[in-house]
Amino acid sequence: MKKNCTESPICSKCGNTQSIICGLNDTDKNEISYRKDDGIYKKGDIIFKEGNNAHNLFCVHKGKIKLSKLGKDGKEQIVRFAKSGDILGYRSLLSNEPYHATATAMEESEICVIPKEVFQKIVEDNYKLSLNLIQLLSKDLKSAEQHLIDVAQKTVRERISEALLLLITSFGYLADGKTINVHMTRSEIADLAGTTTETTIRTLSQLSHDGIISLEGKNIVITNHTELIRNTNTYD
Amino acid sequence: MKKNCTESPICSKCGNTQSIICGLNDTDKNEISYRKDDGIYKKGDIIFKEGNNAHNLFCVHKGKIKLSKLGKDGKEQIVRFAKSGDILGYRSLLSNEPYHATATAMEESEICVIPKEVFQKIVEDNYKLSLNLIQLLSKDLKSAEQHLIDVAQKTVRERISEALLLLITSFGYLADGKTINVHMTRSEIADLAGTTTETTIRTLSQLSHDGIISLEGKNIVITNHTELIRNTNTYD
DNA sequence: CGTCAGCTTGATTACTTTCAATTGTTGTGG
DNA sequence: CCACAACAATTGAAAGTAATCAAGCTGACG
Repeated sequence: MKKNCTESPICSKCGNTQSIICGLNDTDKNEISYRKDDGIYKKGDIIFKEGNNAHNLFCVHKGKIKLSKLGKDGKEQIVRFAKSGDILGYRSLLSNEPYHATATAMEESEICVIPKEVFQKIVEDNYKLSLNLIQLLSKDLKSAEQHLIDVAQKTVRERISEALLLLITSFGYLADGKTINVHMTRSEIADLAGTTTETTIRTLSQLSHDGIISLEGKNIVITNHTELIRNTNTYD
Repeated sequence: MKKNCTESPICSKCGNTQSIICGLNDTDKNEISYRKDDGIYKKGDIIFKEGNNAHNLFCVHKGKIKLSKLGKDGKEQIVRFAKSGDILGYRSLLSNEPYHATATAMEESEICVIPKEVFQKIVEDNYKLSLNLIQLLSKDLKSAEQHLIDVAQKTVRERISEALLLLITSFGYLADGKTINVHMTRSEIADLAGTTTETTIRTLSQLSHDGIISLEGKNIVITNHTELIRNTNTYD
């Protein structure tokens, strides 16, 4: 399932300006291109597992990934998502710790695999990159803390509304501009909102009944975005 | 409430080896010593407020600080603690954002105040420091994600047990080796565990009845640490 | 000695989970 | 293409958990 990367240096497809790796000099880019592998992961494939030793940096080329941790009684909690242009595993590599979460492909995904030592050497050589990493970490931390409050204090309806909005900001809409561009099972939405499958189903159908969303097969269509936001009971 | 710092360069008291700022060269240390102020904050004083523009780095010299965010309906959620040797506000300074939380002194505290531009200049000049910051951020993020799972999936009894353990790791014990070295109101413990004051009281007295803790005035004494851990229902 | 904040207890209410049962969907091998 | 197995979605009813509301209590302090 691996082939050499034929792309131009450093995943040109991976959102050129987005990716944190952009801004490297040519030597480093070539080093990465030379050393990396491309992996194709099918839906449901595990990219890395919580607790395993971290040997690689993953650069998402295409696809959707969920990051989850195991909680009480083995219940899954989705902590965040990654998509094209995002990098995974950098935190574990930087702090020399095992992967802190499990990464699972939500659909067929192309992911470049960059060996630990290559990444580490480049971070050491690139002061600018380390500043980018700091910004990235700050952002992740900020949203983790916000997520904490959401889960801690909100009702299920509020959390599910919040989860839908997170899906929108993470993956956007289809061409119609109102259908969320991702397929998740009810159970996965539950793992994101921190509730049960049954309650998720009931709440979604309630939101649908209230004209805020519309459930069309596997798709969730946002019919009243303003009201959805109001439902999260957040005042930023 | 401010006086010039008379201490040796860079808060020698602030846990010499602990503080992230250690390892700087003498020039930078002197720059900081010269530019910083010392502040004394009384119990309940606010050091900085969520949403305000970040102008300073705070280096805790002595005392205990709680970091909290406002949630739904203005309910407070404690996100973490800081104590002697910890630094506050660095994330906002690095990412040029407002303070993401409110810092409140839990008891009389001495805190050095280092202006933004001094900190920024030093970070720019010190590659090693930026790596330290990355590690710090990684650690914070890790615990934030763990906290998320705890709050999302655990019962109140488990969360309160968890909260007590966090107090122990944050502040330690008194000399007797079993009394938690911090005074918090029931309502603050509730804000930490993400529940209400009444439920906190009931749960604490239940834990006390079960012989796991003992409530002695304002103090909480851990009488059965093993059982307290078992109560968190965590398996690391 | 009164007051106020923090602490406690009880009763009621509301929200979610859990359990159980059914239906719908999808992918696979014959 | 059908039948079957496995997974996903749905619905109802019962049980549990924690929040809310209301009312005393307690102790520190001016």
